[in-house]
Amino acid sequence: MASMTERDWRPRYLQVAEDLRDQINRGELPAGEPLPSETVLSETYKLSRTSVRNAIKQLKDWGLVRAEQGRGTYVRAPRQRVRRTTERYQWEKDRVRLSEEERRKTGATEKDTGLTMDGLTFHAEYGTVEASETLAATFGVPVGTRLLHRRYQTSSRQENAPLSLVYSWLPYDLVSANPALLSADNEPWPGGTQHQLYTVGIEIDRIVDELRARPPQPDEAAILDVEPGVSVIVLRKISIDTQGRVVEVAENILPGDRYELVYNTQLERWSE
Amino acid sequence: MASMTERDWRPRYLQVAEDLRDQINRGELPAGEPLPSETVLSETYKLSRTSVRNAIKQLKDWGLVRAEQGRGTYVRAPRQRVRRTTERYQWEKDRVRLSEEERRKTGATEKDTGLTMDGLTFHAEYGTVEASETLAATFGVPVGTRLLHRRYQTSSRQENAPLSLVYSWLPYDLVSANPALLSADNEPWPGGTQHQLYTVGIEIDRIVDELRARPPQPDEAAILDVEPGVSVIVLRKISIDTQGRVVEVAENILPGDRYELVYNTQLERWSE
DNA sequence: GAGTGGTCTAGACCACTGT
DNA sequence: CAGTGGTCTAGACCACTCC
Repeated sequence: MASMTERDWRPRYLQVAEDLRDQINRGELPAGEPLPSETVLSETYKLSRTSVRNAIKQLKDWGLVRAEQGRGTYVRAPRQRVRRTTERYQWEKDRVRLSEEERRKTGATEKDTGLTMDGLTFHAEYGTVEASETLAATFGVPVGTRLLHRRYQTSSRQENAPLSLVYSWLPYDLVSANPALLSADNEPWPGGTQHQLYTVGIEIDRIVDELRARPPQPDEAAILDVEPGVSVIVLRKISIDTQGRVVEVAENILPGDRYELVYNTQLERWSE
Repeated sequence: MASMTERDWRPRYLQVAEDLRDQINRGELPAGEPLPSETVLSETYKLSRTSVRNAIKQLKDWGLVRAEQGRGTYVRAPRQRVRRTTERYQWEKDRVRLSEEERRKTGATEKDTGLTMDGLTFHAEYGTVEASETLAATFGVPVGTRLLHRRYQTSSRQENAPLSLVYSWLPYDLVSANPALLSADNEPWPGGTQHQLYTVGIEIDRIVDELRARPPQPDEAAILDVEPGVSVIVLRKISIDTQGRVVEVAENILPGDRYELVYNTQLERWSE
């Protein structure tokens, strides 16, 4: 605010945006607090409302504030953070051969978040699709092969926005041996996908994670409750069984402002 | 375009943005081609220029177009994609004990991109800093401990935007045993950081990657040449030596529209 | 009903790019 | 030079929230 009067070649709206950004970073505008209204800001900065709105748009793009119709514009509070590690996969595998009672106790999301089963809601949809070109390529099957397609949403009860959005594909002929796997009625399945595959005689040998980041699609932004302008992480998880077959492809859409993924790489020792 | 005349409750600018998005996806507006100018668009859609600009802002946020002052707004061409796998780390370690001549042949970035050394430019800056709270915590040293701080930029010569931006920290006392490690003049160092550490008697045992995604900071957006509104992946790489010490922390800022990270997890077999 | 953010208009001047 | 996108103004009406 202090140096706002000095000459500056940058556009005014950017100066305002950076000024407000600095106020947020310094804690003068604490998380959860509303910004001054647009009319107030246009008076204090002596700018048109359009320019002030332009500045606020910047802050939204930086993921610093969120606007609520008819209420105000608020400094974003850091949301429930989720740390997802690779040990998760081995942990899931270890649980596969436990009793149903033990498997029922906790799921993988609880492990990541530290929340209990009660704090989470779960939604699943099942259907069948024909393999697209990219899916056929990863599965190593002809285009058009029948796949079981599933869609999951896991939410924290405290914040009703989903923690993640998952699309999963499985070769239909592989899983149809167990009819219980073909209906969403049995979700959440104790022990998860690795146990589901175990019931048709499949053991997962390794998992490949492919990671990308991009701005959210409009529909994803709505479902995951992220500002357009906050990133999503796309985690494409490819499960390969002990016979080398690709048995599941899952695409996890994770809000970038709440997920942290951790991967551990063990290197071979020098033998000397 | 066809259904634009029908009644629609969504804002006009969004309808325009989605219409143009669909034209791009259908290939009617091919990559590299300019959009109609803002004045032309405002005439064809019978909207004010402000609203048309609003629509174009959306397309920028979706990462679909880029505006160039005084020239036009162009459909973004897909950029050189980089696939970075974890094998990279073992590959780096295997090279450490080769001869300098062999190490000089290729660097890690060439491995990722498939480009030759000639197609890449490299820039490094060295300095010293005192450990911040978070850095001190990861290194397990007192706040204020002297660290060697380095900043790297690797660019493809074809597209002059950097492929990545790297900040690296090393405990100063650990590397000062070899004075050659304290100056940027010796970069690019054949064999990279793992070999640099080898010269002071350090063997890397494991590497932890922490991944996040977020919108780019204004300065990062300029350096990496990404539209504000295209995501960056933040890869925090923590190297741990055979004695369990954290010997390097590196933060890689990767443009989300060109990087794909791959992690492989091997699971233990069931012994039956 | 008063106040908020969301959309939209019709103008203006500017810096930059091409010729 | 004409044409492009970037900034900015001073208004307007709307949907929404809260009292």
